[in-house]
Amino acid sequence: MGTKRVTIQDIARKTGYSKTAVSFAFNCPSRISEAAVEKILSAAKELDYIPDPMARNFSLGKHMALGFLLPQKAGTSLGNPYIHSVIKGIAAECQSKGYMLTLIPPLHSSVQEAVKNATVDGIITIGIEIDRSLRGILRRRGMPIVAIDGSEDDEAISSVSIDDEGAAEMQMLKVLERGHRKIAVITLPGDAYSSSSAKPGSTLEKRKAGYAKALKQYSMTLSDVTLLSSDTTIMAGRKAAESILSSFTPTCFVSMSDAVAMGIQEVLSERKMDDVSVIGFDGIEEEEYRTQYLTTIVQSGSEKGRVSAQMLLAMIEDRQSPVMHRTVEYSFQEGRTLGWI
Amino acid sequence: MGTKRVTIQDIARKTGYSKTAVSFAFNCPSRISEAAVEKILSAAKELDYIPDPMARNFSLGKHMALGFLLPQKAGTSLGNPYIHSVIKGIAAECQSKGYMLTLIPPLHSSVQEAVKNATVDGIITIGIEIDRSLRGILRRRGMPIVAIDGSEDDEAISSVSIDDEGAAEMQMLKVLERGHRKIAVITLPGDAYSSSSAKPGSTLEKRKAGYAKALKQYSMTLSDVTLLSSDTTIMAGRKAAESILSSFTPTCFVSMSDAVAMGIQEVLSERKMDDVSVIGFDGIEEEEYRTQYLTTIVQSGSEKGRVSAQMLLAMIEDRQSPVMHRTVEYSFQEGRTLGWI
DNA sequence: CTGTTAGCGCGTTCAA
DNA sequence: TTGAACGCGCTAACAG
Repeated sequence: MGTKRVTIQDIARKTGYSKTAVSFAFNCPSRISEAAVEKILSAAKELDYIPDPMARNFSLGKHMALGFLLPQKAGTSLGNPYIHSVIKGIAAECQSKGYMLTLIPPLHSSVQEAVKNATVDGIITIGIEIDRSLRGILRRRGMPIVAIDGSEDDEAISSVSIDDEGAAEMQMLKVLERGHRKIAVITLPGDAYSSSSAKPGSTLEKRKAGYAKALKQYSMTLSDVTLLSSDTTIMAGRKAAESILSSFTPTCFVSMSDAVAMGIQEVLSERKMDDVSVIGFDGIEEEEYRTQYLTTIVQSGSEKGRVSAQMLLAMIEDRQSPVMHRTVEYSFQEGRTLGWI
Repeated sequence: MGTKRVTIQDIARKTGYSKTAVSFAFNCPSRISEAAVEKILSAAKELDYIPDPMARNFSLGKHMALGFLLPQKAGTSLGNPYIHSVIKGIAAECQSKGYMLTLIPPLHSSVQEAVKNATVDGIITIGIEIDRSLRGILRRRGMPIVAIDGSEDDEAISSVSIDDEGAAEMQMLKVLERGHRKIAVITLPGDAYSSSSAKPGSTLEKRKAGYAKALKQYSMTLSDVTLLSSDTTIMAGRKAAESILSSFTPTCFVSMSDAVAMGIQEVLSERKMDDVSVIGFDGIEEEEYRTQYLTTIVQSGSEKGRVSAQMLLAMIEDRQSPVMHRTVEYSFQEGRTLGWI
């Protein structure tokens, strides 16, 4: 029952050696005699000694954990398959480097508070704008950060993204190539996963630029398509679809996220509108559910996760932090939801 | 640049008060004069002071984090939609209680090592057997644990599960009711998500008992169906399907997991064997991908997660740990993969 | 080379 | 309102 925790002191007392010797026996055996090491280790085993990881980390000034900042409330964030696959990538990298992965939900709805209290060595964000106040907190805590889908123009914060303009252009071209002209575009909200106004250089603006480029090749402009913004959940996608369909029937929905595309697809399916096409954006990983169903632009979430974790771990270990902006590949994935006119 | 972290000492020096006073100003303002509180807080703001959460936690002997032990390598665990929904439930509960959720991958392939080093206040496991050595580590660390899908007969470890026997009986009855008699059952591996031999009282055995009960009502026994065990991944499900189909063609596959059922469904779909039925087990949450597709027995993963997190938090806060075994509901979910004969 | 002493890190809290 | 001790492991500096 209430047996007190065994500490390094207990081992020291039991063996007659000092705390230092015990510590060395574990971390730097060559520093003391073999005989001493042996005695100490066997005593430790006998007493069932486990070094307290918190005390150890405190001493070393490390946590052995990366933090992933959930951009929305926990359920919503984790319900987003794109975010889910990002987490998979981060987790895989963490595992191989012996780190834990700590999911950080907003604390009392405040991301700032959450970051102030997070016991991690570094933070990965996704799709949120990192404002002055958050930057201040990170700086004061000396906490490195990598922003997935962050701005490539940011001079202070490293990012991992795709070529959003190119990817969006590809997406729209696929739609146009197949003859669609009555197009409804469901965009991301102003700030991808949180609420904020659209900024130049944002993912949203880059994608729009890509769409414009594609449309131009068909002598069209953004004003020839219907634009509607939506949160990135299946439910929000359903609402967006219903909203669009109440005023007109496009031949194709172009969505900036798969979650939304799923919601749209559900509505179309329920209304037996199988002739209306849908193309998504994000893609999901092999092991996920229902791989090949949705036609979409795949940006490997898990690769973004992996790459960002690698960058973050390098920043943590190297101490120096050259700000880098890396991109990962994207591709078109044929499914069953984008037809020809 | 290299401005050293601001500590409680700095505030004390700057204001002329003691560390103690500063600490009280933050945590227990009524202990000191209002004037002091005000001076201290304003000085703290001026110096941009953020209390170091690790030092704070170390002092308090808390972590403010729950740990979720990944039963397999990170990618595989997180790729399993059932596990994913469990994590969602845990995360939601953590968020509401101001805790973080730390995913703990096996360290150097060792769960024991991972648990030794985990900086969390308690641990939730899923589908793994908690052996003597692991119990020893948990005890020595004074770390409470809740085992999802753990044994209800365990006198030392609290668990959250469903009535596996009843659920399996329901699953098989649905199949039999619809006229299926040539049945292939794909079971869980011996230990749900790790490798170990089947034990009486295990999920596997309970489910088998449920199947037997259902079959008996149709004057059949387990030896009238084909049994094959498989890991709980989509890929393993594909392999299982191919293996079964190489020797005979059942009218229905009964799977103990949705991941496996998905793999089976993919193979059937590729081979245009649309007349062969599949029923899964686990179910997925609303916000997930492709909700209504697979016919399955739904055990709410997120509810298991929520309940287990609640139990764990109670154990952490109450200090006392009455071992409890709770069950959550299950239900049949009609999809499009279970036909009539 | 082996081992120890002493102090650190930082916020909390007991005794005064 | 405060000085000092505490939690626990790490490590610089030093002595034998």
